[in-house]
Amino acid sequence: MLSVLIIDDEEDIRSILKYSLEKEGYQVYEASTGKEGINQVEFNKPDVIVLDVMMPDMDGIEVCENIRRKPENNDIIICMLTARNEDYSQIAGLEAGADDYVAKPIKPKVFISKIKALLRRKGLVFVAPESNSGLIVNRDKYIVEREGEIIHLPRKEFELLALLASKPNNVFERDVILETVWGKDIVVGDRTIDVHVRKLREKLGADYIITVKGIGYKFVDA
Amino acid sequence: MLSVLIIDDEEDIRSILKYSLEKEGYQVYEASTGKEGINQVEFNKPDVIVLDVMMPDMDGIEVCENIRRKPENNDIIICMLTARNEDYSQIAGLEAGADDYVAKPIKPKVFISKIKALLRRKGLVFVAPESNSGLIVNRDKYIVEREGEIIHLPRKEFELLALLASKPNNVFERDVILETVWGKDIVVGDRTIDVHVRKLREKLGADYIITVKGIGYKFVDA
DNA sequence: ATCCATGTTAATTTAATGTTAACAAAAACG
DNA sequence: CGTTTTTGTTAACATTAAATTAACATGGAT
Repeated sequence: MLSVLIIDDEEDIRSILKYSLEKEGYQVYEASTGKEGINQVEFNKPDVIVLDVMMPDMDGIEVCENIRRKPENNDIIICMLTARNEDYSQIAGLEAGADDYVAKPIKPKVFISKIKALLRRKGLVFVAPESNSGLIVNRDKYIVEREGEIIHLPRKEFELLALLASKPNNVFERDVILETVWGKDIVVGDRTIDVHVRKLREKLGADYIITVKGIGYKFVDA
Repeated sequence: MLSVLIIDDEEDIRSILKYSLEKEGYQVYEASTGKEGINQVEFNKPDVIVLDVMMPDMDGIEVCENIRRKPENNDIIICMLTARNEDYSQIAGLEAGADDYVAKPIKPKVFISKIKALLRRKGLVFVAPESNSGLIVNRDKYIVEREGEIIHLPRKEFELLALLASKPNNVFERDVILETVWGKDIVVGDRTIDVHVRKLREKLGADYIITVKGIGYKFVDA
């Protein structure tokens, strides 16, 4: 499951965001101070951090810099919360390594859509919650999750699944699959794709990938 | 039937577009705010969304991002309406996931032809105006829809139907059908086409494909 | 009535995919 | 480095879906 850490000293804001995020199916962690937030990053390795700029003690910019100092946190998405029209904070935040910012007052829908947009930009392909028991294809971590269970896939299988899942219900022709997953001018035998599909079916459970005879394969979603 | 959702706060614009679209045989839904539009997307799953950029409350860009963040909406065609010379909106809109834009003031003919072009690009062949209860041939998914019902067709049957439906009421000679569906120098017996036509009739219900004796077949539309 | 184009059906053939296991190639490990 | 483990590919064969054919039926035109 994708996880989000909220770092904000205001309890109200935390609750609102937590509620919105959980409704969307994210695992949410909270921290009320910068220090605590940094600790939680260590322990929970969230995919996304929502970070208030204005906090007593250690402000958001500092926290952000602190987090970004460690290379292993490079691919965590950081989204800043700023007061309205606080241009300076916004710029400073982005310079400190934030990916985006949301201005207060926060509209939950806007907030959620921003988070998702960021996830998409980062190459996290999210296969809808109401899909086949929900499947998350995480490009950064090279991992697939199904109902919290982590499924490790080798490269070719992962790439194949990621391609198919990127457009649910869309049929991918065998040529296209070959060109995308294997590469322009790599020639492989004509049973290769099938074998990989078979392995995926074995690991994911059947019915995710279906055959369109004469054309190719598709990932079905609901 | 293919459906279009118009999201625009201006009633006048909605009426004009609605009128033009309905005349072409589309099912039209309307929404006067971004929020309402997003709801309608959930409920009505339109094939095309026409979205005004400038709206009070939630603007078109936001709405677009919001819609696009759900993978199941990936293949909805989004067409933005922009004020003339509003270059920024156009660019932002396309980045937010819009497929195309139309500049105001809108000329209905231009608008309709743009919509049709987009549908064609998506591989949707629409069997038009109040036709035989409307049939959609979807190349991407390799399925045919009739009144929401999904019909799977094997390759040859699909290609044959797609050909005939691409020009409703046009008679395709047997030679032409053979050359297009089967290929230049493939030789098959003279009952082959008939058998495929028969299977199509069986699956689609009669009266879609009619025989023009001595010439070939045509897909009838209204 | 009879001719000819098309309709129908079921059997048959062909092509596409599924499956398995063995092997090769790359990574990971010590 | 050599060894072990994992991943990727292939080849042979099995299985299934789809396409084709052949034999016969029908129905309209002249």
